[in-house]
Amino acid sequence: MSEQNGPSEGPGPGPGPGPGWWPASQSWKTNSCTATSSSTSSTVPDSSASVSASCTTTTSSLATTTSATSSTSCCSSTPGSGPSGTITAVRSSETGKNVSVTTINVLPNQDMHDGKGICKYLTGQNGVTVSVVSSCGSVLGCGNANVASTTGIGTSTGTQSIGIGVNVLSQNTADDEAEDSDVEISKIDFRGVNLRTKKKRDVSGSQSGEKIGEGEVEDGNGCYDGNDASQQQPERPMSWEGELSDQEMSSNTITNQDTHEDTSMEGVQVCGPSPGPMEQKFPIKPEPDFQSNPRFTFGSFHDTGLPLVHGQQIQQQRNIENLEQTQQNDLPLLVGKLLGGYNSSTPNHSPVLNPRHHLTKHSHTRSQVPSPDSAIHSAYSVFSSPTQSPHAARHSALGTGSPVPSSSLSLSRHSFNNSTSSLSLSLSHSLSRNNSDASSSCYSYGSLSPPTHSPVQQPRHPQHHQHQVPQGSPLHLPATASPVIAHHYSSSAPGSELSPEGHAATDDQEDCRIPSAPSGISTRQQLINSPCPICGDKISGFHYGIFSCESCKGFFKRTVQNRKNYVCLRGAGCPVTVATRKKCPACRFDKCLNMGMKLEAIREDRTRGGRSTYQCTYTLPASLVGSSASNIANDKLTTGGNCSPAPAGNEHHYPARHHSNHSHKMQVVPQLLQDIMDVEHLWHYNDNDRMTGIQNAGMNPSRNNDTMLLGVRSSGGSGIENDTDSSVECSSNGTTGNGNPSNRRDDRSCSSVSNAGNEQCAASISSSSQINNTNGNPTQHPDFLSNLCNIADHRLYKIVKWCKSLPLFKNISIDDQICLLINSWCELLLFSCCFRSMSTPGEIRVSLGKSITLEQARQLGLATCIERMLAFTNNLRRLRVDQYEYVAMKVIVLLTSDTSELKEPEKVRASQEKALQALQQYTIARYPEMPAKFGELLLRIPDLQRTCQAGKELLSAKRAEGEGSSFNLLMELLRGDH
DNA sequence: TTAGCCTTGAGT
DNA sequence: ACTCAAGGCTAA
Repeated sequence: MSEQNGPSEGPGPGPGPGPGWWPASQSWKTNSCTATSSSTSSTVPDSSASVSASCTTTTSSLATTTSATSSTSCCSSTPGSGPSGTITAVRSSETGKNVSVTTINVLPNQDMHDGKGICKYLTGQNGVTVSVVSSCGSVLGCGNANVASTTGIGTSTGTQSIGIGVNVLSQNTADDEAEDSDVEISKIDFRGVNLRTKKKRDVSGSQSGEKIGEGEVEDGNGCYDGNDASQQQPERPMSWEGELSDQEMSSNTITNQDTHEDTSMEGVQVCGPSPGPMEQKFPIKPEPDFQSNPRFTFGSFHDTGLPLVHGQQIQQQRNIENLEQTQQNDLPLLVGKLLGGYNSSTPNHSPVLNPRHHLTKHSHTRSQVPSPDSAIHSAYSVFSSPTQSPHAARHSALGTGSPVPSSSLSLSRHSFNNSTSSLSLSLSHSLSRNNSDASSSCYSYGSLSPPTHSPVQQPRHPQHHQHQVPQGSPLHLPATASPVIAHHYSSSAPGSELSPEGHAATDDQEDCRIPSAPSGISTRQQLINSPCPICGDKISGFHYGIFSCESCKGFFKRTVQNRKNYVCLRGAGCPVTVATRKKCPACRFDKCLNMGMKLEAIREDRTRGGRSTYQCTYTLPASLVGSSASNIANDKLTTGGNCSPAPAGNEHHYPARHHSNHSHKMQVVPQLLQDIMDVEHLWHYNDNDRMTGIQNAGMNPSRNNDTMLLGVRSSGGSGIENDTDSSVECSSNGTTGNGNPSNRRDDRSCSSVSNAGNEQCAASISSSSQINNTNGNPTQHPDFLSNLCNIADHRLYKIVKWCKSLPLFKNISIDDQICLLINSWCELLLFSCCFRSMSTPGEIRVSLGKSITLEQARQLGLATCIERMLAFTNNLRRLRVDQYEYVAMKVIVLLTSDTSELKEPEKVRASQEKALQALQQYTIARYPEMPAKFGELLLRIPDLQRTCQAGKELLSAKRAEGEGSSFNLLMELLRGDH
């Protein structure tokens, strides 16, 4: 069925508030992306760039699409080139039809204005113009995007669709244009695609609206709804669990090389339709589909018949040429897009909206839609401008008028695709909307009990809540009662893993399925027969991630939907039982969360029916599988049990999310710092990122040495960030339990494509390096560029995601966010790299367990950079920088406001000051024996900047010298998290 | 506001 | 057709 929803219908609440609708410690009332429309045409100078969305008709047309792509070269503009040097629709030599570089495949019969696609023409702060074609529709739902009318350029329906993309152009633009573009950037809202058809609803009903802001005082039990006070007190950390849906992401991405219809990949999704009054007023959570799926596909320019994924058939020489072109700093653009996309607070004036349901029901069916592997597509070129110092970079954007900010990570996939090279790259990263990027929804309850025990739902913080649990409840076994496994249970289809009949999980689910229940009684039945883990009442079913009673289900729903922010004036710890559950909603809600209820399970758009689409991966380190319940409890503490598992092996670095007044640690860790920590996982690759990528790349995770590049040896140590463990991943790639086998296949295919940018990058880069040894310049390897792209793409996306969730960052305007990120990305990456190298003196841990010593660096000509990094790392080690300090420093670095282009420098400065205060407070409290630690930490920042400068210079030099291998290594550094 | 029941709709 | 987990409704 096709969606009849027009723009007015709103994608539902779609406009999710920002990066997380559960605004991390900011405000419950996040801005929602509003407005839909505004024709971009007004903002698109024809002379500057053109964005054309070509629409193909469904799948079959894709073939033609591909052919068309080969012929086109676009984005010929070079830095400094004027507006004229922009992309415009070009003609396919083969078809004679207009082919636009920036195109997106959308399905026919849909106009851009219906919210299914949009073209954006953006001008970055650096005068860089980005033309973005966005289509929320993606493969499934987009219709014919009549972009031409929108952009005033390009082609319209007659154009052959050539993948998607965003043209990233560097060019000088007039200030006014830049402003307009900036506005446009701010309007961009990357909206995911709704998995379910959302019927037109009038959400503006009185229900939520009236409740919002009531600020009612609860009963006299000491709890009150802090709704109004939500802005006065830290909010619950935003849950990123709904961030990216692999399914949705992948649904919009290439599913299969063979299924070319999927190659369309939707472009940047511009802010969805204007949310209904309710949504705007009470944005609940950014639509997981949407917010998590900023499906920006940049410049995915398919070459003829080239597989989108690997691009092995790319003309190597062209790649090199393109590489040069790519050095233009497109980062600002991409970042802007990313940021803008996340920022739902920015009004969306896009004429085109992305109703959530656009992708829902479609002829392409579910096999494409719910692919668990969200893919992100973005364009990038991974080059920094080496020649510029960090400081210079910080001011280069607008100040110099240079079209190319030299210090930015230039990410323009299109850059690789543009011109004649037609590098066909599929940017598909598997980015789950979950924190963990996992692909499956999993039950977070803990486990299996011996026959004599009921399954247990382990509280995340047993120490805090055990007393609340009805004693003797089978749900709360003694810690030693039985081996407990945190199960991954697909919420989408719980029964598939934990079927009522106790069916065994599929092979794919082998690791995460729940062991068989005692014969005769299905595990599910056992669970249902157990008391609600929250209040002890009768369980009515699986609600929001756990088995709970109807009342707790309703309570959780109300609390979330109405954005209640209860506060327990008794200091928390109130018992929550059937008799007392009404007494303290704060503690009840807290317990709901602790027991595993998931915020993202609450549908932003309140769509009814259907299967749950939220995903949650509760990942346990393999070491804990089969361990005792106490271990599980510990693990729950570390992972938070909230689908935001700490990076493998980082349990001790990522403390569980602390609810206020729960932990003694909170006395030491300022709330702000904790909030920052709570989103730190977004910075990292998770197991899903790693494993899927490795798998798809045909790599053996244990064979890091095989993938090590440039002789960089595998450290294998337990690093701070890049430790890999054999976490139990349930339903990786979304193969768990939901969907039929065929769907799974699609999902896998999709993920296979999507993950091409992860570990595969390393592998391919490594292979590139090997090629370098034999054939010369590795950059000529077909996979080289694409891998670099993937690396940078993924890395950048992670960073942006992280940034957007930072409590302090969210208050900053989009423009300034972009600016700050542009100015600090290098520092952030290097800092991350150095921090994780603290445990390996004399070595810099690059990625995937690979490390490089100074001696190796010398041989590679990277001594300068590595030496500085080692020195910086030594200082970190000497200062015993811990995780909190590390995350705080990153934020401080990010918020460095000494840049002239900030529009609201005071706000930035104020934010940084808060971070500084938090850090100071923490260091003083935590390390009283080191009174000068705070100052010393700050003194390291200049070192970091100098190191970055060295790195950039080196990068530039290596690139100029064509030393691909060295360049590879640097790219690995960029990659950061492995 | 709670909580039980109903409706919805994707997945099986 | 059925399951079941969403949201909605409404009496208490």
